[in-house]
Amino acid sequence: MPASPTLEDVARAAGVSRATVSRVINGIRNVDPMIQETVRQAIAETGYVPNRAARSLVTRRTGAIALIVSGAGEESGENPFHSQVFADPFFGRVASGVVGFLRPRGIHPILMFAETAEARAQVIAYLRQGNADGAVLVSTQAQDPLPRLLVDASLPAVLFARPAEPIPISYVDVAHRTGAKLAADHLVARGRRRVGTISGPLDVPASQDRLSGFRDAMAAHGYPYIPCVEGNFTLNSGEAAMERLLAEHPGLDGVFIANDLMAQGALPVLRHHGRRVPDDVAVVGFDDSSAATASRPPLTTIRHPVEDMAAEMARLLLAHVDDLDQPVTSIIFEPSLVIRDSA
Amino acid sequence: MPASPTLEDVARAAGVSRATVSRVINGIRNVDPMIQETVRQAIAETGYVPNRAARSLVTRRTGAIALIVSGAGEESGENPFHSQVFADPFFGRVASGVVGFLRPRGIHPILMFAETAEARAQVIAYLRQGNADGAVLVSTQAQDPLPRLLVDASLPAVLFARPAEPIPISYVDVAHRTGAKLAADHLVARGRRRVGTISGPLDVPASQDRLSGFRDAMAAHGYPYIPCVEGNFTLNSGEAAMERLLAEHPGLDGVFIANDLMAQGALPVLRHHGRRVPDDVAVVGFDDSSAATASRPPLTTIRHPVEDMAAEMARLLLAHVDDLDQPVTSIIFEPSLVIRDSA
DNA sequence: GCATGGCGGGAGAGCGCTCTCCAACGCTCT
DNA sequence: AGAGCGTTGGAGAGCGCTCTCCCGCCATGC
Repeated sequence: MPASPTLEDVARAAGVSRATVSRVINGIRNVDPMIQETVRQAIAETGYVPNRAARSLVTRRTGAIALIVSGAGEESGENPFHSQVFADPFFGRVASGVVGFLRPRGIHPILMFAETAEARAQVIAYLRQGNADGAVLVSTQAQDPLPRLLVDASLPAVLFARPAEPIPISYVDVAHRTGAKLAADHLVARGRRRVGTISGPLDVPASQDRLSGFRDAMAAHGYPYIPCVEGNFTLNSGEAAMERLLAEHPGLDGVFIANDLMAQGALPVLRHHGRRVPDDVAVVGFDDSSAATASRPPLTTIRHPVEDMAAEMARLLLAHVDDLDQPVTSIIFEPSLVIRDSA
Repeated sequence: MPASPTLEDVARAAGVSRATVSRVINGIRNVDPMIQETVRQAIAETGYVPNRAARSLVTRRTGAIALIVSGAGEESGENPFHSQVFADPFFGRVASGVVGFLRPRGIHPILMFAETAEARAQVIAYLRQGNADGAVLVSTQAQDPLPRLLVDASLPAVLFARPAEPIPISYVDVAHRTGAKLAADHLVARGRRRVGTISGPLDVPASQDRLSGFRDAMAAHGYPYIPCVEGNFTLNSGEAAMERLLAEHPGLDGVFIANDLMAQGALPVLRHHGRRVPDDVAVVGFDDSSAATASRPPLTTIRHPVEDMAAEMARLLLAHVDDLDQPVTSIIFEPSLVIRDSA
C-alpha cells in the first residue's frame, strides 16, 4: 500500500501549487472556479485526506475537545470511578447533548475521567500537550479542584453546573430553585400535606438549591417544616434514604426526591412498605432522566433540558476556543414539570 | 503569556542539543546519567510539555484510539442514536473496561458513533486523517458494515463480539452457548418445568447462540420445546415480550431472558400479573449489568466479564497498532452464573 | 604505535501543512 | 499609453519534533 497522498501529490495531479490546493480545501481567498474544480477532482482521484497532525502543527489547533467527568468516587478497585459514572443516566444525557452538537461539526470528544489528583494532573498535561483545544467538564463533586486548575493553565473550559466557589469560568446550569418550586406546587395541588424530601449531597450547590427552593416554596404554602434525608444521587442511596424517611415519618403522603435515580430506588421501598404510589404517597423526581420512564410507575419529575444544556456548553467552549478573550458567561436554563403517574 | 517552551528551549537551558533532550524524553539509547539529570531539570524549569502534533507528524502515530459505537438506532430526532446507547448499561461497562486499560497508558478514547452511512464515512475519514491510530468497536447491530470498511481501509480495529459475517478482524467475545446452558441448568435445578425465553434480536449472532444454547441445554434435560419471544435488548421490548410470553403461556414457571435490561422490564409485568418472583416464576437474566442489581428482586444472571473483555479488546488493538502485521485473533471468555434473588 | 570498535553527542533533514510574502496579470483612470 | 489597483497563483519559510548520519572520544587489541 502506497503512503497516503499529500498536498504535494494533489498539487502535481492538478497542475497547481500546494498553496492553491490548500486554499481550495480551506475555502480561503478567491480561487478561480475552474481551477477549484480541477483541484477537487485531483483530490477525489488521489483519495487525498488532509493530515491533521501537520495542520495542527502550524495552526496550533487540534480541532478536538475533551469531555471530562470529574469528581471523587469511592475509591475501590472493584468498582472504579468511570464505571460508576456510566451507571448514572444523567451522564449519558450530557454526553449525548455534547455529541449531538459536536458531531455535525466533525469533532468528536475525547473521554476523560478525573477523580484523583493524579488523574487531574494527567488531564492538564494531556490538554497542555495540545491533544485537545479545550474541555467541557461535568463534575460529580462539590469541591472539585479541576476547574481551578484549568483556569490557571489558561485552558478553555466550560462547566456543567455552577462551581461551588466563584471561579472565572463559563458554565451552564438550570434554575434549581424554580424546579423545586414546581415540585412543591404540584404536590400541594395534589392535596399532599405531609411531605418530605430526599436531597442530594448537601455540599453540592445544586442539591442545596433544590432543597432550599423546595422548603421555601412549601413554607410559602404554609408548611414550614419539611423533613429531609440526604442521599448521594445513586439508586442505592435513594433506597436507603426512603427507608429512613419512612421510618421517621410513617404518615408521609408525598416526597420530593432530588434526582430520578434515587426516586427509582425509593419506589420499591414504598411498595414494600405497603404504600401505593401515587395514591398513598406521591413521588416527584428531578431530571427527567431515563430512570423516570424506566420506573414503575413512571415518575412525575422536573425536566431540565440536559441535552440542550450540554449542547450549549459545547457551543460556549468552541466560542472560547475560537476567541481566547471571549468573556466568561453563564447560561441558566428553566426547568419544567413533567407529569406522569407517580404524582 | 509566553509561547509554550519547545525542545529547543530546553536544549538551550540544559546546554545540550535538541536530539539529546529528545533522547532523554523518549528514553532511547544511552545518555550520560549526569546529562540526563541536567536535562530533566531543564524540563522542569521550563515547564516543557512535548507537542503531540509535531511528534505525530514525524512518527505517524497519534497515540489516540477511537471508541466507536456502531449500529442502527431507530432514527428519530427526538431520541438520537447516541442517547439510546447510553441508556444501555452494557455500553457503560464496555467503555469502563476500555478506559480502565487505556488510562494508565496515558491514552484516552475518542468517542464516536456510527449509525448511518454518513456517520460511518465520517468515522473512516476521521481515522484516515490520523486522528486516531485505530478503533475498538462495539456494535449493536448484526449486519454492521463498519468492520468491513475498517478492514478495507486497513485501519487497525478490534470488535466486541464476533461479526455476523466472517471478516479478517480481531475480536473478543463470550461463550454465549455456555452461558445459556448455565441458565438452563439452574432453572431445571430449581425445579422449573415450564420455562420460556425472551431472546435478543435474532439477526445478531449473540442472540442466536444464547437461544440455541438454551434450547439445546433444555432439550438435554428432557424439555424439547421451549417457547420464545423475540425482543431487542431494550427495557421496553422486555416488557412487551414478557407480556406476550405470559399471554401465550400462562402456566410458565421460569424464564431465561437474553439480557438484564429486558429482564428488568419483565419483572414488573410478572408482578402486575400476580406472579411472584422467584416463587411463581423464576427469572434468569444475562450480562450481570447494573440493571441486574437495580432490579427488584435483584436478578440471578449470567455474568460475563465485560470490563475484562473490553480491556482485552483495547490490549489487542494496541498490539495491532504496534505491529500492523499482527495476526488476527479472537479471544473467547467464559461466563459464570451469579445467583441472586430472582431464580 | 596505530587500527578498531563501541559509545555518547551534535547536525540537519525532513514529516505535511499553512500562510505570508511577492510576482504576474488584467482592469480602470488620468 | 502608463500609473495604480485589485485579484489570483506560486515560492518558500517555518510549526516542533524524531531519527539517521556522522564525528569525536576513549578503551581495547595486535
